Amino acid sequence: MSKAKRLLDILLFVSAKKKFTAQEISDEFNISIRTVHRYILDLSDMGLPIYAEQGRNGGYRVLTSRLLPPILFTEDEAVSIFFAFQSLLYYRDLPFNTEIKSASHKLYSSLQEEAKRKVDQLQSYIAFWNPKRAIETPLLKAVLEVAIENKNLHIHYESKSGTTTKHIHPIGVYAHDGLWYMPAFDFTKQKILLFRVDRILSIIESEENKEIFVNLKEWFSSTYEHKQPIRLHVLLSSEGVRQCKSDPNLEDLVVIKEDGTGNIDSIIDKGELNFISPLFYRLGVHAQIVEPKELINILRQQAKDILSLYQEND
Amino acid sequence: MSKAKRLLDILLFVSAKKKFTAQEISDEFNISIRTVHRYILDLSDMGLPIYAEQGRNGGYRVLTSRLLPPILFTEDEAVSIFFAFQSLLYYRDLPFNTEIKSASHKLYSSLQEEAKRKVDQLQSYIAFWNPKRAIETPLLKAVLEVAIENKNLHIHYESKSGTTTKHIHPIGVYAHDGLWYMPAFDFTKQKILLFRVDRILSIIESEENKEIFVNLKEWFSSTYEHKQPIRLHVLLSSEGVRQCKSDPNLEDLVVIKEDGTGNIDSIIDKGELNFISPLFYRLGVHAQIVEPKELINILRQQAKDILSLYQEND
DNA sequence: TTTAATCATGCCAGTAGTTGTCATGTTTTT
DNA sequence: AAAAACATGACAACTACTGGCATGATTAAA
Repeated sequence: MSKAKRLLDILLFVSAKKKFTAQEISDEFNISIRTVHRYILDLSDMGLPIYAEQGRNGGYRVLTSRLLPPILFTEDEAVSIFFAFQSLLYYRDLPFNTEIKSASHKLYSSLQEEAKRKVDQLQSYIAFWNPKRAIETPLLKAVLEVAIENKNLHIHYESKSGTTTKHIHPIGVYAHDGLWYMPAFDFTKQKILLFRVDRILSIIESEENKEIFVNLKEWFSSTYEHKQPIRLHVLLSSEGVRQCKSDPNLEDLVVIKEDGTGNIDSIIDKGELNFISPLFYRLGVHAQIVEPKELINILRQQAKDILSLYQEND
Repeated sequence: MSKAKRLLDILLFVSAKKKFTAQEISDEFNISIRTVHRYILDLSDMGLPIYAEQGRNGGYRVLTSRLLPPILFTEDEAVSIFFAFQSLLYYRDLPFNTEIKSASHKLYSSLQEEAKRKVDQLQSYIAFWNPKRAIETPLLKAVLEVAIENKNLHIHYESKSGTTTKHIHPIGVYAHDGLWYMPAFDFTKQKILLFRVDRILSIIESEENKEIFVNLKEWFSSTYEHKQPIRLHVLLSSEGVRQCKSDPNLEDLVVIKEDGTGNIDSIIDKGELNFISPLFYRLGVHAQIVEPKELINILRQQAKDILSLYQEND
């Protein structure tokens, strides 16, 4: 076997093992101890952060976490990785910030000048715009780790009504519109609630969980099932059509007529009403709601509140 | 110089050159032609897609695009790259889809079983939720490339008023809320307009541009300057405070008093009024607008429209 | 058709690199 | 003091690499 291949095998072996003696490597790979010492010198020259502890019970230690075998990326693949990193730039906190930085640095420094310029250019021609939050989410990584380890948590949480303590089992973590959310099973209320990770003040890890809960994907799909189906029937002007087409909740429901106007006639969940009512408020005369009455009442009540609030300012 | 290092140099040299003869390499690196042939055999064995063209004017050709020197990633760095890729999953179209897939595959296949499980787990515990659009954006990559090459474009665009033809210079491309947008200088209107990339029906590349326009970052910041400053003064209940704190446009403006209530008193751009009015509509009695009158009028007018639209349904 | 420019492959001897063994030190723990 | 580990040097045996030469095959140009 060639020296290069053997060195690679040893590199992977020792970076996984972290602590070892020359004798162990000698036995594992059937090479003399003298050669092991020579090899370790080579690895160290190649940049592997390895150091020796002298004396009895001594040995070698490797500092980095486990290494992958060397990978040959094409320039385009490297650019695509930078592109992906770019999409994360607009989050204030991320679970893998330090790793992203070091991976980024390794990639960038092995690019040729020309490719470096390409990457720099990419970053000035493309952006992932998110409202960049000033809100800190310091517990994000901790919470994600607990979720992956399937453990339960006691948290201090800042809710509408003040600070409360909760005993929960996290389902997962997701980002939406620049904020991090965590659906979790609340043992007191015996159901899954949605928490904002930045509002978690402190966590105490508790016991590991034996029960099996839904995972994040299942939770997503179940959340979007219709629990209280209700008929939504709306007539739209052509401007109303255009705006509804830009709304993720409604775009698939709009039926367009030949003259450009359109309508929505579909079954939606009652819980969505509060979510879509601001849109119909904004649309005003461009959307004539036929059903449900509940939605009309929400709009009317809100309109009355506004008018009474501002009538004396006239 | 060791064989491994020389092979690596040659690998980088030929993957950049794409077509070459054994003689060229022999001259470049001062090695015999016989050895060049042996080296190329080695590179081919290592998986480099290289093939020979026989006969006079023949030579070697390399198929992949330019390669980077081999990179040693730690397991955590690899995980962070997968994490970044995860954040792109919710876009229907991306400029680097094929490269992302191949990079992903290279990384995944060199992970150990344990790390593979970790990556799989990560994907079931974390998500970047975006309204997953059904809207195709087939011209995204083409448009981005034109922007990077600093060229002008003629486009067919589907706007409010129907299909139009425009002569533009793209500034850049950005994603927001699952859709792709392109600010571009419109030569007819002599100003920068914002286009939705999915509404571009076709493009014709035209001449390269000599003039220098703003870049994407500059455009972003200039767009958020105050062009028509106006005073926004609002009194908030504690619930009003809570909700404003969740709005990216307002969170930094809210001043909280000791009793939990608060207020906003700040200078904003007049153009933002239409954007923030739905929030104050939703807040209803939790937000008492003191200034500007324009905002109050928007709210009152809208409320009246709604009431008159639905009064007969009572 | 011939010739020149290529790749492809085998052989061999000389050179360069790698390995194992032995020897000698040093450091640290028992 | 002994044992267990790293550290390093010398040297001979072994292995791998290299260049040169020869031969063949394929293709394009003269």
